[in-house]
Amino acid sequence: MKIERVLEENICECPAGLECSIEKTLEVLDGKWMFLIIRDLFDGVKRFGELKKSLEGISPKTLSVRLKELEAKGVVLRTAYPTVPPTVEYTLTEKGNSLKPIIIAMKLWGAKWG
Amino acid sequence: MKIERVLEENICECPAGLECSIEKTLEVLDGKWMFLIIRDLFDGVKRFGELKKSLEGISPKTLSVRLKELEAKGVVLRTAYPTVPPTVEYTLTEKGNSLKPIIIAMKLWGAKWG
DNA sequence: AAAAGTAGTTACATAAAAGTTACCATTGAA
DNA sequence: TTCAATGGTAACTTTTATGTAACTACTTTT
Repeated sequence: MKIERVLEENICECPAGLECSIEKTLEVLDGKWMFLIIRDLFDGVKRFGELKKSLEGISPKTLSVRLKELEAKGVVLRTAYPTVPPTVEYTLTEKGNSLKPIIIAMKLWGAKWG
Repeated sequence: MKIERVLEENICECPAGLECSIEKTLEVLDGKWMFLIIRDLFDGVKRFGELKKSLEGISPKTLSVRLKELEAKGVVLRTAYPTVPPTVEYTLTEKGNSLKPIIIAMKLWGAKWG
């Protein structure tokens, strides 16, 4: 569906008896850390420690839990290399990459109104 | 800034020492109810009771608190009429309306991947 | 006289998300 | 032999968000 088309439509129009598609998106993007982790991954491949450093204030526990959720939802791909000490890389999957318009729109809004 | 331009840029690029603009957006859009309330208001003017009905599961307390936050942030306009019983209408301000691209992007993503 | 209707508020309880601190395994380097 | 480095985990506490149930004010309708 073209975005121009959607812009003309009723934003609330949802298939009868079905969950609204915004709510489905919110199941993945639930909470600020999800947005920020994904934003960081648009920068390219990242390791656990890199994410932890750039996401100021996140605890290792929260980062670990959130990354697992994103992996389980097919948004993030985790690749572990058997080095010592261990090397683990996180990247966005195709599904994760397709979140870009949302992140871009939020970035633009924040720049203008935030 | 044109969206095509932004799409080419590094999504993480933030002014040095300054808060990232996505984080500023997240100060307004914090939590699922914010997204859903705003989505409903794109449908047009709404009264408290209407919002409460369409936002399935929201408690009057949460709706009240969230609407006040949105009003304080300049996203929502509250208009009370001195009728009996009272009539109160909620609408999006210009700032609130400008959130549309975010909501649209989320709706499209949810429809495709959710 | 009591009920209905709107837009909430209040006090209390619960659940979910997040933070804190300490800790583990492995192995090459100092 | 002890330290550093990576990518976490475990137990516990705190914070934040949300829900529940009852209640308010005011006036018209039954």
